[in-house]
Amino acid sequence: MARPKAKELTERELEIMQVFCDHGELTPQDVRDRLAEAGRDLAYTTVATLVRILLEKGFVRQTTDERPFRYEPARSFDEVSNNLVNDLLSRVFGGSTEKLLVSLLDRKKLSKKERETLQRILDEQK
Amino acid sequence: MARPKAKELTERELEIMQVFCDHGELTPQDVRDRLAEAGRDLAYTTVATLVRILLEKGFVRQTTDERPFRYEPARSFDEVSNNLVNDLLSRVFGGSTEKLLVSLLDRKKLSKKERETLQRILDEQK
DNA sequence: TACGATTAAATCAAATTTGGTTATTTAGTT
DNA sequence: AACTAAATAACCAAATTTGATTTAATCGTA
Repeated sequence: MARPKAKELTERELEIMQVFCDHGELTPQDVRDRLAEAGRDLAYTTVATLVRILLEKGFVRQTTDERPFRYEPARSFDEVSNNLVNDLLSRVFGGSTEKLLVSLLDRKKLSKKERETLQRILDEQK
Repeated sequence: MARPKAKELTERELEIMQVFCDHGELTPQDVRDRLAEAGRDLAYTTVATLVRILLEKGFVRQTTDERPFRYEPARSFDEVSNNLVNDLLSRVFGGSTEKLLVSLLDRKKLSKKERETLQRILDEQK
């Protein structure tokens, strides 16, 4: 029986997507360098392959037809992260945002800044 | 080059762990039946294998030496879900709870009940 | 201008381990 | 012996990685 394809970005795909979201338009070589700086030392061909996969999945778009090809994000980081959060919500919390929120708030004392941020958002929703 | 091992419970492992957390002590056949009720119809051997994997990883413990073997959770659902949330936090939000909170709260208007729950927890942290 | 050499980048093919699944074999019980 | 449950072996696709090969671009020379 075949193993199901990941519904969301895999770990390595996400790392590369984050580089694009942080920097905008990049060549695969640029991406490779950024990853290396962040401690993930991959061969150029590895990165180029993963960028192509992201292209095929519609997460990045190609901006030039000349070499070196350049790519930029086709989806915002918000969209990407929201999908991943949704995935967690459905798998772990049965879709309940409240359960996740309670889980977050119950396990660690929030910093003053965090409490203020949360309070502000709560106030905005009244 | 090898495909890396999942850092946390895989999707199928999590489903089975959730059955144990919901019901307590179970045989693999029990688990299979519960999963089938929930729409995941797997062969007995599939479920038994995954239960064994959970045992080896320390998520369940065996409670009997006679057949049919019975198992119960060795970790709470809170612990399991916290690990998965931590994984998401580090992969997607650089470890920042605040970023996840903002992401959650920005995308959907909370119900009155949800706001009250959050407000209460906030107040308890002052 | 044309052609060959060189270099950089893209593409392709393959290797390896994992996750998911299940039939088959083994072991235990009646 | 028959039946049930556990353990094992095997299959398949996915994820990750990268070297080999191909392609494209550029440069130097005639």
